[in-house]
Amino acid sequence: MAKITIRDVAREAGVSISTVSNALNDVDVLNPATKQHVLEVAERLNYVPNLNGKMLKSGKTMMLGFFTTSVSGPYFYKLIETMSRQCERHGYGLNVFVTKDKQVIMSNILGRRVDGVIIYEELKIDEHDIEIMQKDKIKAVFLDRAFSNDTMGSVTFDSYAAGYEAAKYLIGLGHKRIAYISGVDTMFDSVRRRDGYLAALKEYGLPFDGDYVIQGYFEEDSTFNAIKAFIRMHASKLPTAFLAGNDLSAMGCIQALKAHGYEVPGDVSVVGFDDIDIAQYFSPPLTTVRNPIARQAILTVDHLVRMIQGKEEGQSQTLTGELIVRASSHVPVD
Amino acid sequence: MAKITIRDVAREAGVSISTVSNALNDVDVLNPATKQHVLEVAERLNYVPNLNGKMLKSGKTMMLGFFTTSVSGPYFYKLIETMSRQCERHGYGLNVFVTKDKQVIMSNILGRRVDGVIIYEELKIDEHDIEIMQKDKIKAVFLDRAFSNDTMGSVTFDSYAAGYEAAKYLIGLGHKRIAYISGVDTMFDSVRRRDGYLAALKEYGLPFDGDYVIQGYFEEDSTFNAIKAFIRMHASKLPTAFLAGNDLSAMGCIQALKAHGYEVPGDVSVVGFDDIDIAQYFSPPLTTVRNPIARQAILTVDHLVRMIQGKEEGQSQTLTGELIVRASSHVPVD
DNA sequence: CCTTTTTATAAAAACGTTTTTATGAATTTA
DNA sequence: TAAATTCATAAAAACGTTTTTATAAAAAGG
Repeated sequence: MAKITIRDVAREAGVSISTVSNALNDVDVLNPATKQHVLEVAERLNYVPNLNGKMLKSGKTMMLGFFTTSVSGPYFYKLIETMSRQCERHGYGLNVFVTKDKQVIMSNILGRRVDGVIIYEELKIDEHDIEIMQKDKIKAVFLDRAFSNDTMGSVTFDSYAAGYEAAKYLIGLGHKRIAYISGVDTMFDSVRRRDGYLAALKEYGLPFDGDYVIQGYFEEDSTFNAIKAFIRMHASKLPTAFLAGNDLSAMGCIQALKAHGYEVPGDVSVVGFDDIDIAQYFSPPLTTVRNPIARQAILTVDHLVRMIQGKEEGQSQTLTGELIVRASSHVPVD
Repeated sequence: MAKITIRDVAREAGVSISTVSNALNDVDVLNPATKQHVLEVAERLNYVPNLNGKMLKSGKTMMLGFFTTSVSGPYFYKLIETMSRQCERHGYGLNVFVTKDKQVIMSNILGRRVDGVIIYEELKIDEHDIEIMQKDKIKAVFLDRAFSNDTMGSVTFDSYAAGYEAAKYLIGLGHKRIAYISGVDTMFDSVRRRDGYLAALKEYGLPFDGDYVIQGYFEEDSTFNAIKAFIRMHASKLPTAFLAGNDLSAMGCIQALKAHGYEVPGDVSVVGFDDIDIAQYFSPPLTTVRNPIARQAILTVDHLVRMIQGKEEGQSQTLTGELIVRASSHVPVD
């Protein structure tokens, strides 16, 4: 028994396929009795429209694509879950593509597998790609850069300001030796937070030591290992504070410090970024710069949907963090 | 400038559209010079095939769908990342649908948006849905139940055995009062681990106290709060061990115990499930039953692809955990 | 009561591909 | 060298829809 098509429904109901289509799509031109009858037949035959036919003809997939290099960690699942829910609210589905293969990304975008795209590709999509997308009037929202033109916008965090604020806060407490735990340099948020941190150091006349930027990959376990290595190298004179690129790093850092017998914040202060759900329950509860992730997710989807509907041009929106002071930071001891 | 189609390429190259199609799809029937010329023209025009047309005609989307109720936590991102990579290896893309709306799920599956589906829907898809899918010869792999027929298989963990083993291990250490921290009852893994735990209790003649099953929702922070409440209620006579439904719960439980001044494993033992990446770096490192998540991901994708290729019928595969003893468990003190 | 308008439905075209079939030229076979 | 085969390409059909256009019947208008 082959797949039931609209043709089968039409034959069974004794009407034309256009009538079936109209009945199914609530186009108000039919005799109510006919419509009712068609719907009953469709139901009885368990008819489900083929989406590929639908998409081809209508030019709409009712899907948004999220292209990302990673789904690891609380940032992403909060983002994905919130975006999904918001998509559903607009009648769209969310398609998550986890890949770093630009070819895959571009052919899916330009091949119209989705009606609009959300991009978090750590800048792998370059000027030239954007130009190509623009020619095709692709609707897009970038999360990995501030950018806008008529069909593309962005919703980003002001990570530079966040880094600056966090560093300023620690400096204000009296810290003089502050290390930064970075991700890799392709992570724009990591880089911008670091730049903000550097700017604060400079502004307050603190020296910058290249050794004091530690690669933690934005992950808890990687940071744990990196900090253990760092402590072994710098045991004689440890920083009095660590500014971790995200909360996961902060947590890994604290675990490593504890494993070496240091108290947080007694001996060393640690500050993170994001304010992920666990941050407040961690021991000690984390001082961090809160990122409104859910807000970013909602603004992104809403903006994209409005662009698709032609109600809005692309715009670049910036979200600012909020310093949340908890127990992991303190005035320095020495 | 409207979207470039295969027709435009054909006209520009002075050949028929079938020739263009053959050139692009490496069908070896063309004069190499013609093929070369067509490819050059396509390249010059920045032609990208419309996937909807392609999918409709060929009946293949080259996409697998992962339908899940959640993407939260290390289990899911390990699963999704590994599945994505494995899909790419087979030339497929992975489509992640995060939704609990059965209607959405079924219309995407039956509407052929994807060539095969991976299902983790906490049993929301029932017998009847499966019957419908079977009529359409949908290729599927279930992660949330053991099941198989000619076009559908499953790859699951033997959570019952894992729960049994973990409980037996604690009993063997001498623990008599062991609490279980569950997810919600729709989480099959939670339920089966609990059942294994109950079976072990029974086998070794330990009494079961209904109060000793605590709802932690498989999340770190929820468990943290639940255990704090539990401690307040049972401060006079605490269990000597907690068996947490997953590692996140174990971590939340340990944090709560610490917050109340209990030592782990000095005063109380805690055992988890999964062996997520952080488990070994946690303080104390977690005793846990390791789930081969990456293996599950790879087996799932491979099985699904082989079913799509018609090389294999559905089969039900079961993975077994491995008890990893670390520092969070110990013989009881009283 | 004949013409015009409205209503309900059917027929046909279209979306952009792939695939099947047809065509004509070049090559081989007998 | 006429017939058969192979090769290269073109033409046409098909995938399952939606949308546009056509048609016939019913209702309204003068």
